[in-house]
Amino acid sequence: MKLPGKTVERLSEYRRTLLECLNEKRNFIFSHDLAARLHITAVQVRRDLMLIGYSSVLRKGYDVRELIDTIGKIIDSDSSMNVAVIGIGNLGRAVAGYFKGKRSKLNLVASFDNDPQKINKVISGVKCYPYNDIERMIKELDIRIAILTVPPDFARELTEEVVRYGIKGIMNFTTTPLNVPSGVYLEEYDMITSIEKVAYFVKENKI
Amino acid sequence: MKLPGKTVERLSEYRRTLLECLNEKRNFIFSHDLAARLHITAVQVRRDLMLIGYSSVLRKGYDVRELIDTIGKIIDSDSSMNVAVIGIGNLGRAVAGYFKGKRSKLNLVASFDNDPQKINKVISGVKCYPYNDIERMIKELDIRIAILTVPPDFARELTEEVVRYGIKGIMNFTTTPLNVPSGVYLEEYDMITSIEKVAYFVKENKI
DNA sequence: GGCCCAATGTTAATAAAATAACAATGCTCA
DNA sequence: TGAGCATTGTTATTTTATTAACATTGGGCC
Repeated sequence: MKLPGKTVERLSEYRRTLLECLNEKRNFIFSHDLAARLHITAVQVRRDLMLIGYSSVLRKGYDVRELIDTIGKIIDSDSSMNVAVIGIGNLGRAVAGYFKGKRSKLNLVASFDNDPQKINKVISGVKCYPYNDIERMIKELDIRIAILTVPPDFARELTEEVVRYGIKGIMNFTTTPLNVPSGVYLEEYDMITSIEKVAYFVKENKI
Repeated sequence: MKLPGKTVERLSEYRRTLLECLNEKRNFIFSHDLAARLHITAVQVRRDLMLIGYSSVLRKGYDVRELIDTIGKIIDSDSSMNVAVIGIGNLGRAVAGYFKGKRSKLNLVASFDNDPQKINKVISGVKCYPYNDIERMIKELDIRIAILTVPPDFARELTEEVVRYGIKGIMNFTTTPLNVPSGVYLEEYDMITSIEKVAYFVKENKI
């Protein structure tokens, strides 16, 4: 099945919202209700769910638990997938924090940094290794995904390295644009760009 | 002028890349060269620049300095715009760090948090005030944009507050979806969603 | 000067995403 | 039971974004 990127993003959001519903002991939810929580339209929700072939048996909305499982079957891998954070500064710690207590198929299993203060310590719930150990640890822990939160100047070099050692997906949070060989999936996000975008639209609103 | 959101994002990226060119003493750059640095196509670059009405006088590529200025005229506001970070945990500090040393029309002028350890201290280059001071400081410092990096449970409440006090743009980095009245621009970004997307495409690539 | 050519600016075509329209389903309640 | 209705699943339309096509420009070089 080939899902649009935007749909994949929303599925992740649906699942998180549905997990919140479970906490609230809500076992069924209407498409318009789920949509409202995410500030999108009900049509969009239904369309996305159509794409993954889910359909509610009842007309009492979607079975929350069932839908969570269905989404999991689509976006999770069968077995769990191991992740590492490269660069455990403020941003790296923030990202690592998100993994704590989340039940997910994504396991954060290591972080890397070259600061002697950090090496071999457990930071934000994950052990930090020096860059020298990257090759060994990627192989030893079967790490598939790298989250890059290093200073911009190290980004390219480290990317080449982790790709060479078998990383198949990179989430790049640095301001350095990267390129990766085909077969490796790259997602990039730049905070400053988003913030400048906000500034632009604030300005255009004329205030 | 009404620019597509994606174009605005890219303009921000063009500018940063162009500033790097200046550092390298490169005063002219071809569209395909600029494109290559950002891993997009030259057509896209030219099209974006067309939309902002920029055209190179020479056929030796774009005048880097001139283009930086032109982009600035489009995406920056005339006077500088003040920004605050709300919640100065790991993520808040990471964001604050990006503002340091950046010459931009966006000024980070305050942060807010309720941790007594942080209040009234300068953290990541910006003074931290307690939540109680939000109203006063927004008005006193003429803060227009709020960057939300608080725990999810506080997000909604704080948003209502800052909107009431005159914030016109919100960058939401929490996992809580927000809604804002019209006239306020909201941009949301969720790291976990992006990372799950990476995991999905890694899985689909079949490895 | 005038031909060549690389690079641009613009219009046209395609692809992707969001929205709208609507038929079908099955629950509710008289 | 069956009409009414809320909600769904799906197809069609519109909007937005990207890519392709191409005419134009003006400098380099003989």
